[in-house]
Amino acid sequence: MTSRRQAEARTAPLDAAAWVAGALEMLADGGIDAVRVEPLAKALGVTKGSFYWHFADRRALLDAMLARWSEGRIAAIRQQAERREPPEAVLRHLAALYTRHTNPRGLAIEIAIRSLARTDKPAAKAVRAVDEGRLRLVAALFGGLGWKPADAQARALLFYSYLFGESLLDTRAVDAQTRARAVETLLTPPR
Amino acid sequence: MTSRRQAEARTAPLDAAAWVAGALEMLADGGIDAVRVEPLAKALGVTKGSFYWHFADRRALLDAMLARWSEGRIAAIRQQAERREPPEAVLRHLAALYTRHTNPRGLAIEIAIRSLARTDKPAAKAVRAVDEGRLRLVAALFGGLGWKPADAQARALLFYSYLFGESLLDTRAVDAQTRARAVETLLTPPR
DNA sequence: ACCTGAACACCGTTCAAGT
DNA sequence: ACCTGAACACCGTTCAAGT
Repeated sequence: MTSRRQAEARTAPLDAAAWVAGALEMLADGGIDAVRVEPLAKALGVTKGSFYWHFADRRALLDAMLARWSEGRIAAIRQQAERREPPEAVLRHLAALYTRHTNPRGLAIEIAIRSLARTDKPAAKAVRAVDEGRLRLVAALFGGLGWKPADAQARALLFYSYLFGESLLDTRAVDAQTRARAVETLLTPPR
Repeated sequence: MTSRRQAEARTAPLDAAAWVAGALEMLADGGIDAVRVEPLAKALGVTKGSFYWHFADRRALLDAMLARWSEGRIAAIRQQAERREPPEAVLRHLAALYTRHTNPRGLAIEIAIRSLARTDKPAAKAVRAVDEGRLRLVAALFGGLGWKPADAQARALLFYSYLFGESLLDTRAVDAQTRARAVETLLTPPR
């Protein structure tokens, strides 16, 4: 909650990163609509005027937010790629990460940014970079499972789109057993 | 574009439905952030004050928008269910509807509403109703293809989540052949 | 280098008054 | 029954002035 942050006594002067972190907090809490300069300034304990020392305008804040988001997502992909485990284990790990809905904050940010990307070029560019990285990783993992390149591509698209789409459904619309069975279908080895 | 609407000479008095239609237009064009009372009033050719004769506040407009959206989606499901065609043909038709990205306006509205649903109870309720209806239909179609109930459930979740997730990816991140192959994987008949 | 304070424009909301 | 017009609060943006 931003109200907590508001109560904190500010000591050091703020830098751009602090504003971006606060903006992501508000994005997670209330969507793009909630990323507002004045409430953010209040949450950080300064006047809204000081915002314009760090950023040209609200748009520049959104761009900085997008940059930080895509960098973070791509770093996370790299981390998974470096795991020294069999590909099936990594895929199961990724599936669990999404389907267990263990990170609602990250998900809220992701969906808010994808909504933005519908009408916003810079957001669309950030989303595309992240999708390409994720698809490359997952395709490599399916390749490691024995699928031929074209099939590995298709399975990767299926796997990634599934996890992503499912994470946007209301959890209670589907029982856990069905979700588990869906993942198993995707992980059946090539004959 | 709303600017076109703005130019139109208004003749009959407005009703709530006209405001909701305009709001959905703005939602499609610019996301939830763009659904604003004053610009909407201007687009409809009236003063913003008159908005409050039809709705208690902006929130009430959003709720009416959500209601109209979920009713429309559920009516569309019913239409598909009434087709007198083999289940595989209906599934292929549904797949084409999504993967060909032929309805960007509907998609923009859908993603904006799902973003809202992250933090907004009424939006979450509307989304859930739509998902349940769609999953029920798709599960019935897979059942018609010869899958046992539990497998039909899992395939339905896979199919629907896939189409939905894929529609949120940047199209250019994946080639058409891979997308086609992914759908074929889902439609392989039970052995 | 970073922030304040005052100013102005835009939008949400209210409401008395108009037709 | 539906709309206008004026009022006020809130937020984006600017900028001169402060430390």
